[in-house]
Amino acid sequence: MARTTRETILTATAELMRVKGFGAVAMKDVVAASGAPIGSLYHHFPGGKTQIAREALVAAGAAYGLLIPTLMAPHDDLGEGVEAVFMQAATDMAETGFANMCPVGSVAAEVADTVEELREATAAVFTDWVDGGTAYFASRGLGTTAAREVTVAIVTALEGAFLVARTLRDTEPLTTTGRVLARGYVGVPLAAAAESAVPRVTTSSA
Amino acid sequence: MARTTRETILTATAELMRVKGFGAVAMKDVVAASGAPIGSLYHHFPGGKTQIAREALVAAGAAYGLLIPTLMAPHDDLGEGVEAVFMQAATDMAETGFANMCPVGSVAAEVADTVEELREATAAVFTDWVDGGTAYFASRGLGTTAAREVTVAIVTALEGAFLVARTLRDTEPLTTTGRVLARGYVGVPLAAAAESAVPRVTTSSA
DNA sequence: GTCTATAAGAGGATAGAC
DNA sequence: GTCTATCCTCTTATAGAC
Repeated sequence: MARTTRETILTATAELMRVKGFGAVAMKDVVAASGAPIGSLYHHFPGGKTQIAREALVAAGAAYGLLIPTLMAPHDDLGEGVEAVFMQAATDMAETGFANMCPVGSVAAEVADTVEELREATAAVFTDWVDGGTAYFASRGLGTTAAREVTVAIVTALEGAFLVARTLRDTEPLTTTGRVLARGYVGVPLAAAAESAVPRVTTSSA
Repeated sequence: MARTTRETILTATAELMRVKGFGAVAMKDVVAASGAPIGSLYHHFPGGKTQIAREALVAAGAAYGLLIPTLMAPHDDLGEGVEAVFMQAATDMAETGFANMCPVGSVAAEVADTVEELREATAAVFTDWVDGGTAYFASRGLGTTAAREVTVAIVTALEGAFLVARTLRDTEPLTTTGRVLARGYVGVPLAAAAESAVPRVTTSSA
């Protein structure tokens, strides 16, 4: 894979963005990682760094969209399947030393309010993931509304759990989120709210 | 609030990071936003940009930790409370034009594999949120394990839903994730997996 | 403790030979 | 289509007067 110069540049950039995000990747890094000289980068991608990032995100996003259907396939209970998806994510993350798995989520967080072209690209990837998951769950008998809802929840919760797990270097956020998302908490009673239970603000007047 | 020069610098930096993240905020921006000259920044924070960001994140994180207990207080059913938290988040986000709400999550995504000092700072904030939420739910009658699990799930799902909502400029990820998280999906049956339902990879050979 | 001027380097992008 | 040399801007950080 990655035969042409173009493809080599894109896969090298996706890999760099997976680790360092968008802003922290320099064109110099792409030159070093891809082996292509700087002139070739601008020859193939006249839009510069932003265009390279955009195309790399779209290609990486398409590959990751297959993951949820693949992991759900062996299960015939939605709750079990959801939990299995998060468990697999936890295992993968621990095995790779809590490195980032996919560049889309972290780059999305970085560019949502700053680089409109890349916000649109990451938005398109999220939309494709939701549409693909919705079609998959619908094919397995869920109504369109339910299929879409569960897909949205899996995508958002997975992105958030990845972020917290990566930050804490701990799989608990993934395993726990998967379990809670599968089970839900409707009908669990809470005692009357106690004022004293609200934690105090720790002001940093150091 | 923010009387001293130190505090002015920290609040200005937190506000800048909320919008632009860490890397895209230049010291020049902090100078402009805080009114303090560059020399004062390095006088009060010898550790430079990273130290300023670290202290700003800790201070901002402490304030946001109060949000979950505050929003949960009126509810005596856990599922209802969870849904209310996400609904409130959706309302706030729409009212502010889908701007980022809190700098912690987006900066965490940016620095987790690159700036160890800030990874530790964001990890400490997440840990405080979970500990605070666990104590709160325990005070409302949940067992310690259940209290911790539901807090972890709320924090991770909320961060992920914020990210996707901000990227799509749409509240659906927040409202839907809240609803699904509250309800859960255990026991929902799935039909046999159909191979054809797996979406194809869209290669960007444009 | 406040502020200005400047150093030293890294950033993205381009021109133009081959 | 490949590759090198270079431009100009912007970055963080420091020195040192006040």
